[in-house]
Amino acid sequence: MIFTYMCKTCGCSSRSRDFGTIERFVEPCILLLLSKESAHGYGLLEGLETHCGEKVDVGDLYRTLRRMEHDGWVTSVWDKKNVRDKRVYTITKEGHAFLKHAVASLKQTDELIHHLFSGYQKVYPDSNAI
Amino acid sequence: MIFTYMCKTCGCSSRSRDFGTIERFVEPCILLLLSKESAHGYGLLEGLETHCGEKVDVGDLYRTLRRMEHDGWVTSVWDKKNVRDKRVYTITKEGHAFLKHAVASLKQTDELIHHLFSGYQKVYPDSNAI
DNA sequence: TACACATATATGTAAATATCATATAGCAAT
DNA sequence: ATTGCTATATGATATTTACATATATGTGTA
Repeated sequence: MIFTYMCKTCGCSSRSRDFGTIERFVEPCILLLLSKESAHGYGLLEGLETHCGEKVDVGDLYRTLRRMEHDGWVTSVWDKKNVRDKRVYTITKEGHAFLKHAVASLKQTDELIHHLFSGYQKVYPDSNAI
Repeated sequence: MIFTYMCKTCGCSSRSRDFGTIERFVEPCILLLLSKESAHGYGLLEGLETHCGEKVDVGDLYRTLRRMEHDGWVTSVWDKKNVRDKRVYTITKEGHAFLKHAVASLKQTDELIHHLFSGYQKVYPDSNAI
């Protein structure tokens, strides 16, 4: 997410990323999609855009998949039966376990967000932000 | 948040941060606390721990406050009337506006998290993760 | 035919953020 | 004395993200 705020002091826009960005949120999204069916990197793009609320950087996606393979959450094989070669990823037992862990972790995050919301509503009862 | 997963391939634990970490979540928390009353950095620690779900790095807090002052969201003055000197921060008009923006942004994040949850429950209806 | 565009994977580089350690200094309690 | 708390701050490093670029093939179209 891109944040376009220009700072009052010097007019810079160096702080480019928006609030609400969850670090490596794309990873549980990938694991959830692969829980339904194995897929190759490019084929995940559309589903990830839905889950992440915006386009996912393609280069970042491929690097993430390799990292996840290194960590043992997915495995990959080359599929050469198609028009173009595809590296097809499959979720592992460890990947399932990690997805469960990530969901539980996000549950805690969700509670922190809602705690902020309730605090905000107390201070600004007339706000339409939420 | 610290994530202690050891990777299957090489046993490393290089990916240390847990899922669910929201980038710069501490900033709207600071602004909410300053909406109630002006405060100095060290005095914010306790309230921030509640809002962030864990201890906030003190060094990070001071750097964040300076950054927020540079961006015009808070102002600070030295309070020398006490036993120890304190730099007391006050939220600005721009800080109020930014907090509102951050809350609206987190509302979208909240929706993405819940979208993941509902997808997860479809694939794993018997899971106790959520 | 030439060109743009989509599919498919991947790397290079820079910026922003988070983490951990360290520095300074006064005060209180043991 | 020295340990611990209050209070502010910087240095160094690791991690993540964003944007650009590279490569190669297929598909549509002017």
